[in-house]
Parts: sequence; C-alpha cells; structure tokens
Amino acid sequence: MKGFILRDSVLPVYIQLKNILKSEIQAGLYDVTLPSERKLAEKYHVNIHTLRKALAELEREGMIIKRRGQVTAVVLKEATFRDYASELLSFTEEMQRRGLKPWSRVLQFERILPDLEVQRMLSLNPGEEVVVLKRVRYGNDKPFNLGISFLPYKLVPDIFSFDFSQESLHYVLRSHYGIDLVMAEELFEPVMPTLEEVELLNLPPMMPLMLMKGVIYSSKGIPVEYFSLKFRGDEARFSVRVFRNSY
Amino acid sequence: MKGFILRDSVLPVYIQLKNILKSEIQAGLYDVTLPSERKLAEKYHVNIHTLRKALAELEREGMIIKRRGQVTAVVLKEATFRDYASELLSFTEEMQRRGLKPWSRVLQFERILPDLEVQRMLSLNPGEEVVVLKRVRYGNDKPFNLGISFLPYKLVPDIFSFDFSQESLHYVLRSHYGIDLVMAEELFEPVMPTLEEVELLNLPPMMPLMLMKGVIYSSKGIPVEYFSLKFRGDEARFSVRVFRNSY
DNA sequence: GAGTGGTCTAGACCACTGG
DNA sequence: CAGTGGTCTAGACCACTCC
Repeated sequence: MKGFILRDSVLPVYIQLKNILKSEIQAGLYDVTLPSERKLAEKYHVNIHTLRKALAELEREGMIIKRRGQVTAVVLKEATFRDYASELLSFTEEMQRRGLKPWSRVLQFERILPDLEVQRMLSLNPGEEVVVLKRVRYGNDKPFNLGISFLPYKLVPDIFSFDFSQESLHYVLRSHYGIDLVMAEELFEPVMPTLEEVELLNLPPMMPLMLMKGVIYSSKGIPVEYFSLKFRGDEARFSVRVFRNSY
Repeated sequence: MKGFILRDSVLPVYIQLKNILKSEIQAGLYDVTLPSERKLAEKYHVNIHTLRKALAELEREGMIIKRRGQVTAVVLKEATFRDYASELLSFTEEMQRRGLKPWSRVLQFERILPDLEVQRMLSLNPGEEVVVLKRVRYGNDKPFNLGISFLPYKLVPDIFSFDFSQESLHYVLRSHYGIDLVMAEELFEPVMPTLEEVELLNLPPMMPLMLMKGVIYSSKGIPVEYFSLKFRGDEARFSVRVFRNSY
C-alpha cells in the first residue's frame, strides 16, 4: 500500500488506486488540481477507465470535484466534520469504532400486531405479526440512545432465543438468518423528550433529541427492520455530503 | 420518453435508460427482481456497460440493490419519505419546487472580520474579511428558516449592489460571479431556540429547531459559503439513504 | 455448472473550457 | 484549437450464488 498496485490483491485495482491517490492528496502531493486523467492513468499503468472509476470514488467521498473541460479540483484533505456517519453501521460497530463497549437495557421484547405505520413501512399484510425490541443503548456507562426496532416475525422465527442486552441485532440477522442489511432510508427530525425519555437517557433540562427513524433493507430488497432512534441532541451530530445534480 | 432511446438527445443514453427503467419499475413491470444485465442490454440495444451505468444510478437512488452472483432486487417504487432532500438546492429552488413564493427579510448584511470558526471553515488567512448575510427566509407568508451566510469578501467584491430580500444568493453567485456551487458538507443538530429566534420564526412553545450548518464548495474546489440554517422542528425533516460499504 | 454481477482493458468520438 | 473530462462500444475474464 505504499504506492504500488498489486494485480492479484483481493482489493480491486480501482480501490487500491483510490487509496493511493487519497494518501497522496492528504500528503499534499497535489495541491489545487490533479493531473489529467490520461496522465494519471499512464503514471499508474492502468487503463483510463479504471483510473476514472477510482476518481469517481474520490468524488463520491467529496475529496475532489470533476467538471468537463476543466482540470479536476482537489477540495478536501480530510472531512470538515468529524462525526461523518453517512454509512450504514450497527450500533455495535459504531461503538467499537469509537472504542466504547456497547450494551443495552432491554425494555420490551415481544410479538405484537403492528400499527398501520409499521405495517406500511414493512410492507406487511394485515394480521402479520412483528417482533418489537425496545432498548436503551449504552457505550461504556453512558446512555447513547433509545431505540425501538420492528421486524416481521416470519423472517426471524426463533429470535426469542437471543439475549439482545449483549448481542447485536444486525450481527444475529447476518450470522443466524443469513440476512445482509445493505441499505437504509433514514429521516431526521428534532423532537422534545417525554418524561420517560428524560429519565431513561438521563437528560438535563431543555435538551432536545434527534429522532432518526427509517427502514432497513436486505440485499434481496426486502424491508427487514423499521426503527426509531432517539439521541441526546448534543451527542447527535449527523453529517452528510450533498451534490448538485446535473441531469 | 415513452420507452425509446434517442441517440442524439442532449441527455446521455444511460440517463434516458435510467428514466425508462424507473418508470417501468414504478409501473410494476418488474416486481421483485430485474432481468439480468445482459438481457436488459439486449432489450434496449445498448452496450452492457451503458446499461450498467444506468443501473448504478438507480442503485444510488436506492431503487434497486445489486449483488454479485444474484439477480438484482427491486426495492422501492417510490421514496418512503416525501421530504427526500439530499441534493444541493438553494432555498429559492426548494421553495419553487414546493410551489411557494420565496422571499427574505434581511437582518444583517455587511463586511466583517470573521471569528476563528468561520475563518477556518472558509480557509481564510487572518485579516481577510467576509460578507455576512443574515435573513429570515419565507415561503409565501410563512417563515421557514433563519439563515446566516458568510462569504469571503474577495470572491464577491460588489455584492452590496444586490438586494437579497428578493434575489437568490446562489443565483447571483452563478450568474454574476461565474461561481458554480456543486458540493456541500452539512451537519445536523437539534437545538433549542433563543428568544430572538422564537420571535423571528414565530415559534410555539417548546418547539426545538433543526440546526443545519456547513460549507459549500465551487466547481473549482474553493470554499465559497459557510452557512448556518435553523428550521422549525416540525417543518424540518431531512432524509437520506445510506449504504453498507463493502471495501 | 450455468448464470449472475464485477473488474479491467482497448479505442473512438463527443462536449466543454480556456487561452 | 489544444486539452480536458464524459460517453459509448467491444470483448475478456473473474468471483460469486444458487441449484
């Protein structure tokens, strides 16, 4: 990974190339603009289409900006906001990334008939049951959020054999049920806490919450989980990068 | 646009193809899975790489999910959340899209020396001045948000000749200064309003705000605007789609 | 093993930007 | 008008999934 591309690596060439270019940009090798695509392709002995795929990745990450007819601009050497989190991660992974020990207090875990909103979000037929799992999630000793998850019961028949005060829901879905969660639609909204939430999350007065709710889909395109997460406002900073669409 | 691809359209083939496939999916032509890439390419008489580019667009929009070795899954016929807004749009464009008349009340518009945060976000040298523009933005008669923008003065020398109670800042930047805004880093956080904000936005009691702040970059990769927007909580629903990264 | 999507190469041509 | 990035085609081979 010192600037050489391994043709028989498990990583595709364009990903290796992306990483190389990223570290070169961060090292200050290219300051305001990048060399042309043709020159870069020649330099790294790859086809121009492979090079272009690497640049497309960098652009998606917001590191460079390409425009037709112009040299491509170098924008960022690193993310402006630290809490960059526009990636689908389980709470467990999020905590591990921050070096905190994740665990949960389970408040509710049972089979119920869902209300209409949950039914619609999970594309369920009337009468189909869901599993509801309500937890306060902790990192080390600090409460991070209050989460409610709904899953179609038919997808997770023997789920009550797991202890979700310790286990990761997403990990169980993958390892035990073979369900890969790959995409989520999320909606953010600021809300005031209820009295119950003030207590559960140990909130100071006048602290608003960030409500994040949405649907998570498996690799087969099936809606697997409808969730609602409430975070302490001062701990909940979500950042994204957005682009102007041309077409 | 009835299912035929025009080879001499201004729109690239892969965009036309994306639109065709989208409308076919929404019409229910493909229900759970799509035909294979080879078959689709043959059906529309395009090269498989062009077809793949169209599918990549649909996947980015969250409409389908592709996995190696599997047929590609159809996920959504339409967005689950209506307020889908992960696109860089000016307030004026946002209002026009909703059919509302945008205008502003300008509260502050002057040259100042920025504080350290603004200086850092805009990559300014000490002593460089910025223009600050503080406005309450309205759609028809309703206040939508309170916005503060900071721009490097050197980029917009004669900006005080414009009246930003009517004009769109982003439009002036593009048409008068030739500055194309193409990318933004944004951060979201729930906050409680100050007394001033309660009054300016005509807020009911205990209504939290969504704070959205960030930096907007031009096509040359230059940070052009640092902004802070505060929205009424019940009017501020931001939605995104996130994916699991493989590499 | 048949079929799927993923990667890489090769080359042609186009559209746009800038001096 | 030279140089840039964008699009489209052609074909080979690989990695993975599912039966």
